[in-house]
Amino acid sequence: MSIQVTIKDIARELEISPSTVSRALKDHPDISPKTKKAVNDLAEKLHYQPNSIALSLRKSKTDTIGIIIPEFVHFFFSTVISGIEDVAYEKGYNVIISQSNESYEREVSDTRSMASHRVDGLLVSVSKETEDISHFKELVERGIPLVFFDRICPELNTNRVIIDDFEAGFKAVEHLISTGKRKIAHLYGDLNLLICKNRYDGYRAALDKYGLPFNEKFASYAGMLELEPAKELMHRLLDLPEIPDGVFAHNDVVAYGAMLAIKERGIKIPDECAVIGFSDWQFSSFVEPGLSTISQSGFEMGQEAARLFLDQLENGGENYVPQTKVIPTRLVVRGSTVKI
Amino acid sequence: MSIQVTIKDIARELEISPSTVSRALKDHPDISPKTKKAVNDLAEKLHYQPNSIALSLRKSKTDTIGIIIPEFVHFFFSTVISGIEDVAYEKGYNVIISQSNESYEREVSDTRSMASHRVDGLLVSVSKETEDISHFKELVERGIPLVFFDRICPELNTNRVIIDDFEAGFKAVEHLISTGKRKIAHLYGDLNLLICKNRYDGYRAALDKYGLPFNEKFASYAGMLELEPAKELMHRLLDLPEIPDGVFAHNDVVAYGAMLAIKERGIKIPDECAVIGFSDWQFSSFVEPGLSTISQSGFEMGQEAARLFLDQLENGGENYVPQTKVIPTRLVVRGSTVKI
DNA sequence: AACTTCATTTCAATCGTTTGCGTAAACCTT
DNA sequence: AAGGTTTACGCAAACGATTGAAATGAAGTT
Repeated sequence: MSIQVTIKDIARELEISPSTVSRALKDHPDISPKTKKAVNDLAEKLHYQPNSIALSLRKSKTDTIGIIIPEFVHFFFSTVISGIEDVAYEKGYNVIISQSNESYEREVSDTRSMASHRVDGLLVSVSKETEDISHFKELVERGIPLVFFDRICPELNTNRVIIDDFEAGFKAVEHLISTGKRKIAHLYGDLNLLICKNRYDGYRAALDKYGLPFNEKFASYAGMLELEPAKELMHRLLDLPEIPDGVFAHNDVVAYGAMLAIKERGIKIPDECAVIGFSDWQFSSFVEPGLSTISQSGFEMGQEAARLFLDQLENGGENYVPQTKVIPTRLVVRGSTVKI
Repeated sequence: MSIQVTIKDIARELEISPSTVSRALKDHPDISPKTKKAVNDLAEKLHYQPNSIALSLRKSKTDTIGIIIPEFVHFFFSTVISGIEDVAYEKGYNVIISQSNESYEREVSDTRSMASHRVDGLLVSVSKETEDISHFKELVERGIPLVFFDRICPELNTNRVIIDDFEAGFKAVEHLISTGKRKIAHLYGDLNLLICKNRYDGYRAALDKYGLPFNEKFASYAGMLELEPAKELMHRLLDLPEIPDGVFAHNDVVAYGAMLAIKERGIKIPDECAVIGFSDWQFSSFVEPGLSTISQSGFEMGQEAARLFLDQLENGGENYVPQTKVIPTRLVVRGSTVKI
């Protein structure tokens, strides 16, 4: 029971040279049919499997894609990974995944670790803390393909896959307005994340377009994925002399936190106060009333990111022009904004 | 801007041999302090990073753990991965993840791919289709560390991390009985998965212990993670002349499907029919009424699996004795079984 | 002056695979 | 029969790092 059959083992057994075995296995024309058969038969018999480490060393290519996401426990990112895997797997690529846990330090060390493990490139969604981007710049300068998805680095001219957060935020607020709401609050996330900033700007733009005043007490930072703080925050908004009749939350968890507070006050959803979230988490159709939201396909985003990556890997060079793909979003209307 | 600084580059620059550089970098006593300083300074300046591919080839060790799970989009498995990462990362290990998508074929090809990529070992939760386990047996025979978590292969004597599904199932049903329920249905998953079988057996055992008859119409296959089929199935149970007053579902998604059907019939939860699920998904505290369930810590399971793996890697040998760790579960009582 | 001893460094093989180049033997040519 | 092709294979270097053994040279000993 050999631990690991190599080309040399086959060569020794057949009393030929390793080079011949190598060529035989790849059906090289220089090798006689007889030898080829002998080699292939023995390889099969011994369950020969090429050592991909040796191959990687030889070819300076690992056929591995590194992925860095903020968190696994995040419905959206889970689906993105599935999308990446879907494309990568088919093309014979493996995938290494790390989560930064929204920590800048961890993101830097993950990036370096992956680079030193010689991934062929990285697919990244940056952490909420990230401001200094020299760890990514380094990769770009070294010519390592880098694709950002969802949470991008606008400073870096790389391939990107995003959604139009501005338009989506606009759409969400416009929907609230279309149901007659006039005092719309926005619970936003970390504004140094472009996605949050853009949703915020979309909110402001929608108010502007429909001539609604911007009330700064109605726009508050609600954290990223925490339920309780969002609920507390909503309670404080409901303590105001004039309370909102609509809430646009930057994600569904925060939206649900807001819903809880509203319900605890006995305020009717959607009549007295409507709520819309973002991302269409799995639970959003489960809660009551169903949470209206903006749906974004993580699977598609992952697929597209992987495709851009492979494109760069194949065609990348001096004058490669990175692209930015925009995945369409869709307004999903449920009971939290419209009575059913 | 060299694409990649190697030991040879440093050697050439300093006009010394690569071996000296290698030893200098590892603080080998043979090397003079002067040379060491020169080497380390230059290495720092050039951002030298050892090529881990070359190291892997030399040492036949990749410092990489392969993980195969059924699905990413699964709250429990997401948390398991976080747990594995937590331990692995700290010990300098990388992690490669694949999802089998519950497909046997995919599982086999993932396993082989990881083996040929020379992971140091595998952490696996088997797919629901898996019956033939020769792909795992092969690994064991080759001496490659293999740890199963949650969904194990009972035929293989490997390290394992599980929960006591029998006891948990028993506990869930006992809880229903303790609230006065007497006609308890069970919506189970694929019974060739040991976890599902054990939960089923726990259900039967609890009925037995409390002298309740087993009604085979009340025990039905409900699929794995599909909401609609579960709802449909529950509707059929509610069409029976005598309907259940309690439902134990093998996971929370199925439980919620059942809840939907019950609500659609206008049957009161929990008074007329109580529901309990399994796993404590994130949404389970969001739905109304809150879903009672069995909570299992995926994070702990992942940590434990990674620890067992590392233990085997360090101490594994001829007479290594694999262990089976059991992660405790907890009954979480919410509104779906007890009026609040 | 010849011999040890020691510190420091280089040589060469190794991990498994690929590949440009060289070459022996066999097979045509005319 | 001498030269030219073709066929089928082996040699050796390479990818980057490590490591046992050999080499170098200076200092110390007798």
